[in-house]
Amino acid sequence: MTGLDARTLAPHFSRMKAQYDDPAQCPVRNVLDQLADKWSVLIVTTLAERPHRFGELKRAIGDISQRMLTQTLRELQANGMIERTVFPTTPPSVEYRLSPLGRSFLTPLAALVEWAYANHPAIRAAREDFARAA
Amino acid sequence: MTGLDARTLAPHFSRMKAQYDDPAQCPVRNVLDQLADKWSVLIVTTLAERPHRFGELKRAIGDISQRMLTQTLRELQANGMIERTVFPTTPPSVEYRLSPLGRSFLTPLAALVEWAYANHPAIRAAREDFARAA
DNA sequence: CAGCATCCAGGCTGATACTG
DNA sequence: CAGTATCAGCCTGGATGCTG
Repeated sequence: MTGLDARTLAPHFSRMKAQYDDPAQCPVRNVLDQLADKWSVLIVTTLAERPHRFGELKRAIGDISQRMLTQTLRELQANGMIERTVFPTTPPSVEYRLSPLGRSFLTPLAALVEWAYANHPAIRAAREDFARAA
Repeated sequence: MTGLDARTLAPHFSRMKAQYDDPAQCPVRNVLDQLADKWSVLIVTTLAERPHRFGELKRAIGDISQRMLTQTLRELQANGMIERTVFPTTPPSVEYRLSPLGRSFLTPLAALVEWAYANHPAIRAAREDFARAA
């Protein structure tokens, strides 16, 4: 039902664990760090729709501070997930769009999103049971 | 090449964004919070192998503090990802194992891990380019 | 418009000490 | 063995003010 069992996945997880002691070198840790940041995910999913300008992104996300938006955009850019294009108009205009790498990331991200929606009821139920037991 | 394009994924992402303003209710945010925590991932992947006792887990992971191990185990348990069994022996022994829900999570997690390994070179290259440009 | 610099409060986390 | 309790430091992240 899960498609893959623990045995099938073991090699991946072992590799991951083997390298976790050097976080900077661990691919999984890098991806996780990116995912860990809720702003990154929100930005990536917003850009999945279409390219956005700085102000557009800020309005689209709503409650992100300017500081966090700038900072997260730089990280995503540094990791090659998004491309930044400056149009030398007056006033200046900057467009952000997903790079091919960033678009390829949408696939595993979608798997996660689907799992989350499919299992959210189970998680909520588990929380209530746990709270009752405590 | 990615299997899914932005258009296909749009519905999921819109739903996600529609709910992000109430973090406690957003399924994706919940899953992300879990992933964000490196200890959670390490524990889940360790338990993917086989059930472990408390001390076993601590040794297997290595650099996790007792505090963080206990705390993260409680969270995972509260979310229904793992099952905790106490054997009333002397001295006491406690076993942790993945629940069916936890095992089902291995699938999307594996997708993420695979993407991470496949694209790590590209990410590293992007970082170097970015550093050079700056 | 698109950003940078600064300041500051709060939460996360590790270290340490103690218990059934 | 498998935890709980307490405390102190760090770093994240928001708010604010300023610039090309």
